[in-house]
Amino acid sequence: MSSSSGPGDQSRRPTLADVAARAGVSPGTASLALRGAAGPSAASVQRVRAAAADLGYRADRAASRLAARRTRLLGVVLTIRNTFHAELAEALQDAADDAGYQVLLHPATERAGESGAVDVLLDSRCEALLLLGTELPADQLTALDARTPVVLVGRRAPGLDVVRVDEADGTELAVAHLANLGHTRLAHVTGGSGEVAGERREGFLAAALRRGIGTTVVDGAFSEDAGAAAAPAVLASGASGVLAANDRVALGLLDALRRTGTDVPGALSVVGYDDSPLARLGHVGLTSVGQDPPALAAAAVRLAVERLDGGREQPVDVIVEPRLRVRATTATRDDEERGR
Amino acid sequence: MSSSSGPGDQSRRPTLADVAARAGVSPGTASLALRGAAGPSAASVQRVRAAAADLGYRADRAASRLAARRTRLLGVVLTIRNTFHAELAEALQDAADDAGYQVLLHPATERAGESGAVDVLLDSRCEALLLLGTELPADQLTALDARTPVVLVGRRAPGLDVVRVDEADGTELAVAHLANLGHTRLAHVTGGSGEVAGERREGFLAAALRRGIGTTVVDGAFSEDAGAAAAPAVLASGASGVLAANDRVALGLLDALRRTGTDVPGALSVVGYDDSPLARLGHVGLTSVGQDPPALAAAAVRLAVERLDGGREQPVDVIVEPRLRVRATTATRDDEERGR
DNA sequence: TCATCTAGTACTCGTCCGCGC
DNA sequence: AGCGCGGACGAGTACTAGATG
Repeated sequence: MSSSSGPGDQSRRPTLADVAARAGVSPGTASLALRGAAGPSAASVQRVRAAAADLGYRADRAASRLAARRTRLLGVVLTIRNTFHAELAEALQDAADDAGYQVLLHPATERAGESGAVDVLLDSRCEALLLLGTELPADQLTALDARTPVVLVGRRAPGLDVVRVDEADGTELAVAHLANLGHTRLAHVTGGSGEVAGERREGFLAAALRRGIGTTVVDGAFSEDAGAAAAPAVLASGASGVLAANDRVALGLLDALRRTGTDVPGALSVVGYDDSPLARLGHVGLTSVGQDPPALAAAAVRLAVERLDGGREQPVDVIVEPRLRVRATTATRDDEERGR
Repeated sequence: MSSSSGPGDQSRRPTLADVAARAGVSPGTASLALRGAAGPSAASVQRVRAAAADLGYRADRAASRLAARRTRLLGVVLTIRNTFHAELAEALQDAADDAGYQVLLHPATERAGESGAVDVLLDSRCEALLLLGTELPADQLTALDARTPVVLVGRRAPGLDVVRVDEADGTELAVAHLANLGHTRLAHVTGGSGEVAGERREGFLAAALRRGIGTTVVDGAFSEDAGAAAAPAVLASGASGVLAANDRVALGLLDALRRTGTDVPGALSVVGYDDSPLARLGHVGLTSVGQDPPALAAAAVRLAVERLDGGREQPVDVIVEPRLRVRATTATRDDEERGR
């Protein structure tokens, strides 16, 4: 371990002034040279760069932002245990980087909640806030947006910038996939009576109707148990393909089907929803409708930057296309009549 | 949306000077009052607080840290998709808060890697670095530690502060649990030939030996498929309890057992390892040995603070006790002879 | 005279410190 | 001693004026 002389041990950290002195230029020139900005001659840039390298100099980001009078910081509030948020966060990092911004992540914790995270981000002078799946009340969001641009990801709110995936597009994708595989009778296990579950059910029915596909809807809930409980009804429906309201429902369903000896995907194709890590498990290999984190992230950053640099005032609602991850639980319909 | 006048819209953001002027005190006094530091009279504190509230003033964290000559920032590098890291991060936030520090999270992304994250954290003048499951080479870690205190979580490196869970303790916990349930013959499905897998195997054997419990070791790998492949050997061993090398192995094993109609936990108790979200799935309910994120986080923060504020120089290796999450896959041994 | 380059100063926003009352 | 003020300071960036060719 080092024998440092105290917390931070900044006593010996080189500053811009040290670099400038060593290169024989003024701090202002050194600053420009290190940032690659126009002004300094090639010779100066050379000497400054060399001096910085010799000293191991790295600019203090906080000081830079303070002096620059803007931070180019995008604050992101996320539920960090949520793997979808995690993927989004990673994609946001890249998207922000491409736009010349940096991301500041702050999890909504049990203790401080979402508003605690927002406070930290605001106190860090983030120029915009990207809220992932926020549960903050609409009036708070509106008030927030009046001070600092807010972009919502995965949740709607009137008058605010939103990036999301349309449920109708997702169910359409799933039904189209099953239809292309030759299935002419489909079942849907719902996720209950909530808003999202309702949109998925309606989307499923509409997509099937457009194709003249016969449907059976089995009421359920967003849980494995509900999926398992729905198995008999699904089997009795005569459908050769099922869309589950989400991956958990699909997993419960698969589990129950396995117990009854139903061949998946031979006798029955199963599609999940959310493309959660569960779907990707080797022994599961669930075909699932998922969101597209890089696309969502790119759109979210774009909206924020438009407001910051482009001066846009009107809220925008961006709908990103979902994507279907085809894995092992779907296959072409067996030509044989399913005998059971 | 707001009709702000530009990026950041800092034109109208109140500063400490505004608060001080409104309260009729100097900025220095206002600063002390807002921080609750000793000095100002009760009356001054009142007026300053009121002025700050009126103006909606919130201190600029970056400016505060710059002026304070220390940041009290702990940098955390994590793999954000890793749910275990996510839990740790959340626990670290709380632990740091309790110690009067703030956490700055930065994911190791595909693009910039771990060292990119370290650079950002260092440029933000973090006073210590907490690396979760780092894969950085030992010499880089040592070099880093010479400038800024480094605490490793979940990975050992000579000469550095480390916080981790001992594999022997974890396997002991699992075997003790099964022994207490009356099991006298146990099987272990290994995770292959790696270091961690080896430690778990040895730990299992030692714990069983101490209790005079008969053992069977089935070679495997850290995958669902390996778990499924091990099922026949486990059944043939006559064991009434199994410890899988990790949850994925346990899941594959459970899957295969279900197909053979083996009753879990009636005929066979199964214990996993890692207490991953998989284990917690409703329809799985896997008993599993897990790490204790809050305990690891508390220890990691403690080590960092000891070096920063306590001046500790010698590296410390902290071993945190694992915890066993008992769920639905373990039960007392059936008194009947298992007939099959 | 006009680019090009550079130095110098003002400024960002708080905190620390010495000094007076 | 308790309280409060003014100013230096931290590490950079922006801007202006001037020097150079």
